[in-house]
Amino acid sequence: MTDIIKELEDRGYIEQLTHDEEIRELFKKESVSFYIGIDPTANSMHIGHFVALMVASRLQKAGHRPIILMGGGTATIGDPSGRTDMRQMLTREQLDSNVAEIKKQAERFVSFEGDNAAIIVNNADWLLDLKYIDFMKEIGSQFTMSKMLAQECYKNRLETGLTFFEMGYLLLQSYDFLYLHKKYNCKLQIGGNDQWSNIIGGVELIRKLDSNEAYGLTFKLLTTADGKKMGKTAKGALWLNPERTSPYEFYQYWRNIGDTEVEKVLSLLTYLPTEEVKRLSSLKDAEINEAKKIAAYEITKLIHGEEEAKKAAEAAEALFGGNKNTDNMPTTELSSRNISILDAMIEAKLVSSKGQAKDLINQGGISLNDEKITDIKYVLSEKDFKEGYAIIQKGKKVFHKIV
RNA sequence: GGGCAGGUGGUCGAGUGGUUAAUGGCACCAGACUGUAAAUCUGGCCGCGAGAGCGUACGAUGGUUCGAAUCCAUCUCUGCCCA
Repeated sequence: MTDIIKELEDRGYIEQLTHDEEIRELFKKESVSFYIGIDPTANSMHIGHFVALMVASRLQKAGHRPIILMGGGTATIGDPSGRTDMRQMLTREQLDSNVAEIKKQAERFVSFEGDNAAIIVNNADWLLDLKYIDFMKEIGSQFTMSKMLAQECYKNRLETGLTFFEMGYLLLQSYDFLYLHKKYNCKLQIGGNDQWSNIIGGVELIRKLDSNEAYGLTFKLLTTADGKKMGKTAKGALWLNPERTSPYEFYQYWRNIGDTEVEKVLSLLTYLPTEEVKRLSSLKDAEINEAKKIAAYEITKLIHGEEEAKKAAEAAEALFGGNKNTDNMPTTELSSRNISILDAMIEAKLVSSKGQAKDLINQGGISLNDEKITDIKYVLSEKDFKEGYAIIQKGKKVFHKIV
């Protein structure tokens, strides 16, 4: 089998391995079942999950079997890692519906066909029926407080308040791994680097109770050059669900990344060959825009499919390249063509309040059909819809068609 | 159970009776410069209103006061210490 771990490493995915050599050997000699956990805390994944799916996808293509674990049970607790506050708890109903949505998205990345078909499991299926006393006896006895408290994520939380309830998260996640290990012979858990301590917990638990074939792998989190999380927008996270973040907006996000992010984004979020990634990211000055276009197209294609990616690319080309093709522009049908520009902007969801819309106009940030709007009381009329539509431009990059 | 310290806008964090819709950082949005980049500079960043202004907001509810995020009471939540 191919040395997939080496490939992942070359590609820049890997942050840490629990057992460097053993893992490399294992993946060379057999088809390995591995799992990745996803918390269904929203009805869509965001780009934070993207890298995880890419890793899972690559491992599967190399012949290994992905187990996608939906944290329907653990999400009721909330992972304390990397958080300063306790997560808001969700109801069972919300969680169930989120799980269903997220499943659909995961299906774009991993295949459910063939010898190493991926499987999806929900830890609610086994966690919810646990008996407390039995669990504490069997699992709880394997963990020492001193070790848990020494972990960075708990240390921080210790100062702001950490409940026993939340500490249980580590035990549950470790138990998940043990469960999957026994039931599906799952040997590796992968996760973002913030999951390191949770992953080690599971690895050690299995090694104590069952066998020595348990490993962990963490991948890099998507951050900008200055260490901030990528994927923040005015509307919050960059979602994979097209209703939350349209393919066009999604494309634009990647089209607009900083030069320093190009290489990371290309190598982590696309399947382009490594040489191509190198070539593209070494482009200088204005030429690097080509690399960004490719990155945006490829990434959008992965999430939203080729057709949507093409549309987004064409829409961008039309707007920024001079030709005024508006076919693929995000479009809103207004309640009336005789409303104020302010209301139109709100209906098109370009702004969240009239005050914001006014500020933008006052700052010269809004154009209608290429003409800068200067009057905040401007009212739309038929003459603005000469070709059957009008185009509102917010800033330099945001275009919206209204009909 | 007792004592102490806290709960401020998306976030972090100032503010201890009026000049506080509340300093500042971060995030985000826009303008200038550019390459739909970065850095930098400028403006914006609760809602409504063209504006003056109005409404709502500093854990919750009452109260004191001409006036409260700021004082008092009760409740609630969090942290620390003692039991």
